[in-house]
Amino acid sequence: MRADAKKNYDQLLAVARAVVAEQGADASLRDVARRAGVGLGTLYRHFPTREALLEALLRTNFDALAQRADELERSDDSGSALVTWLREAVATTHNCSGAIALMVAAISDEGSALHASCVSLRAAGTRLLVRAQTKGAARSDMDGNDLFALISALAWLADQPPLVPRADHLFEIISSAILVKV
Amino acid sequence: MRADAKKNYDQLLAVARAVVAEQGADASLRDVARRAGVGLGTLYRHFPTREALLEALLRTNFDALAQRADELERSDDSGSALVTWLREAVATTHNCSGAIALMVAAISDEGSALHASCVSLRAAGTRLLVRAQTKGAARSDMDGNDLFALISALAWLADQPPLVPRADHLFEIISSAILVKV
DNA sequence: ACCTGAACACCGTTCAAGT
DNA sequence: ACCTGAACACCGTTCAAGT
Repeated sequence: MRADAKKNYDQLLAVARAVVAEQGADASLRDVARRAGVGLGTLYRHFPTREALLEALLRTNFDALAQRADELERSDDSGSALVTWLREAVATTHNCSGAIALMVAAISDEGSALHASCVSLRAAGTRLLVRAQTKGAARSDMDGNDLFALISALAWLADQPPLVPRADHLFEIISSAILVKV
Repeated sequence: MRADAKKNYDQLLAVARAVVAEQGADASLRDVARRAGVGLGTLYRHFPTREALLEALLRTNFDALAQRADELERSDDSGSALVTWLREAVATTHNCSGAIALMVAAISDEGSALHASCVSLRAAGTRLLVRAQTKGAARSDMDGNDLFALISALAWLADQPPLVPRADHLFEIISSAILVKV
């Protein structure tokens, strides 16, 4: 990558991080380019889709979550390891307001720039879920897809301003459903 | 209302019902006016906000849900009455794709045209929940707001195409959390 | 009273023209 | 190679002008 191109790329990413934190995942891309002092076409070549931009912004977080799952997989209590990871996954996913709907769409769209991240998120959760199920700590009638769906539902809830005060409590209710054996 | 005004109103409502069913709650209002053969300003005067239009479209459904709660309140099994109503509430709310986020926003916004409908939905659910709690069929650590949030989460899940096949199963998981006693 | 549609200020996306 | 910004086709919302 040419030096000027790299500079634009970095600048776009930094500005996008701020704008998305401010306005959510559906922020104006025009606004991002404007604030970055870059032509609109430049943004589109570096990030051909909104998903590509979000993927670049969120990759670090996804990687951290996968690594966190590895650590937690070695803990004694498989049930609370699962719930702990779940809580962190919801928090991470929630941190970019509005991104969760795109992520859900991406899991069944191999062409999406977010696809790989979603698959690895689901895989990390599946590992912890299966272990908890094997040890009898989690209900046996669900799989990684269900877990991914419940994470997305909780992240969505935490994204709705009127529900924010109840988000923790709703997490308790739903996670209790996972831990209860069938 | 003048006869021509009433005709426009009815025509707008009929077209909006079709367009919203097709494109979801964020459908183009311009498109609605166009297809209704009516000026854009006419749509805006009859329905000053998107919420007002949706409210007109959904009022019947909300009324039916409230009435259904009355019926179910007289059934023997307070727990399954609650779950049955919950299932119907999710289905009703889901039927207008994308409306659920607006409804959640409306519950804490008295100025919204959807506010009253949301409050009555919550009230209907609360009646069934409290009865089930009194009889020991539902967990005691939640209230009508939590129930409303869970309905909205389930409706949101059912709105995401990749999750549709799992929607029923996710309903079972979450409703089991409500019925389990604490 | 009621209706219309132009006007304004925004989008996302593409692509010819520049350096 | 890379960048720019005009161009196109859309929005939501308002409001002067018409009947």
